[in-house]
Amino acid sequence: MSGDAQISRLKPGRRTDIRRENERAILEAAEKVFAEAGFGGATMQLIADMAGLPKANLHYYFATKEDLYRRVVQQIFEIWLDAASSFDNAPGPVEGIGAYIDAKMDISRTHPHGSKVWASEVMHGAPVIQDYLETTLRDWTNGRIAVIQRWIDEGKMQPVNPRHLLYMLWATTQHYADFGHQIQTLNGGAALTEKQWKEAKASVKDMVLRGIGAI
Amino acid sequence: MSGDAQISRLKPGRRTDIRRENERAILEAAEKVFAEAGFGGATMQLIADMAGLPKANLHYYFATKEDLYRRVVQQIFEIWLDAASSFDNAPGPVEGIGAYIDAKMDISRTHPHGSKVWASEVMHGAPVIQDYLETTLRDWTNGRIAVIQRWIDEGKMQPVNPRHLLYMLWATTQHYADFGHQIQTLNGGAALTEKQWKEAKASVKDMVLRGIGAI
DNA sequence: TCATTTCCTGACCGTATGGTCAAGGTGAAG
DNA sequence: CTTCACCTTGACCATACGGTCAGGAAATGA
Repeated sequence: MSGDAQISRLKPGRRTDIRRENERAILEAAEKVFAEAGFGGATMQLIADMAGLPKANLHYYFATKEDLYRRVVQQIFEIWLDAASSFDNAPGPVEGIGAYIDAKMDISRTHPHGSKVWASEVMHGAPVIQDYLETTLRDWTNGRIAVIQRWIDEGKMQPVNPRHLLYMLWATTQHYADFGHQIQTLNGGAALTEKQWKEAKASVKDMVLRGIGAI
Repeated sequence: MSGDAQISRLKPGRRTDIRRENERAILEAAEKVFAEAGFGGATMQLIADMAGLPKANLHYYFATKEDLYRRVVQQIFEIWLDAASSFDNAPGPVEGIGAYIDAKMDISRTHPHGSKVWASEVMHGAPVIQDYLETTLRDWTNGRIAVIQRWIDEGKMQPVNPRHLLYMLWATTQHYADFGHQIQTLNGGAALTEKQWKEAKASVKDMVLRGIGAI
């Protein structure tokens, strides 16, 4: 566990704001702790400390550790679903997949903790979000596969397997969040600079779009 | 935690074999439990049960939980390093990178647990294998980057960024192990068949090799 | 001001976990 | 057979964890 400072908290203000602000601070702290320690390694005490609240106060807002964890996982999933909109209404793979890569790379940079929590959850057999995988994710996947297949039929890209293309997109973009520590170590210990992130995005887009024969 | 049966154990035999066989059974059980529950979620009791030994016996062979965990992580790392030999002595990217993808995809299929443990370790900031990242992995990476750059200079592939190509290779191949549960769910709940694995390998190789302009 | 709801928190509890230990079992060597 | 090093294990311990609770503080509305 890194010794990062605690999550910033705004002044309480009105009654409604107290709840919203505390839940936000707790979720932000929880996302970080769950990402860095895993579900089993995370402790409510650690999350409380990082959120700047007594542990008992966490249980006032979130009944159990599982409840809190579930909320964190749902959060990143919804962010990813939003990013997927860049996929639709695109005339072809260069725009659609290009925008999707951009969006997912941006999320890997801005929400690395959430990505790790999701990865950890799936690696452990998705005990709390299995239903999401079987419903929302499956439907979303089938929808995008249809879009990709249409692009293939229209001759806008090579006839690659759409499903494995999606896996490659997920794997490659999320790798920059999930394995960010490894990437940073191989970068001499320094986090990627703005310029390096641009280079990463450009490299991924270039290789993927050429790989599917879209450029 | 899935309710899988315990790890098989052979008869002890001679004195030397007792140690070897027990350590093997413990490591095999540990790899599975660490992968499915994470370091924090894994318990020595669970590993002991799966290995078919009393918990106290685990501490006879491995002093602490960390010791056991470290051995498991080292194991998968060495397997990956071995697979990297397919990279060398290749005349060009089609053979070298193609063989590397094949090898890593095979490992994702045969050692999914180890891959997950590694991913989990890196995601948590590599607390126990940081030195490997800074020495062995960095050297290995720089070596392969040089090989890729040579291929580029020889006109055998497009001038892509070698580093990001390696990240794409790692991400994509390991995704089939680390996110195997998600892939299985999207496959209707069934594990990939022999035929589907071949399709996966072919798809990955096809997209990557075309993506770097090697085919 | 007063009543009511919401929020806060120190102290506490039962449980589970990593690890220890001492006593006993077992194979190999002479 | 005897010896001895190696292996096995039930019982035990200190700690840490998730969760509870009662009583008090603070905000809201009349």
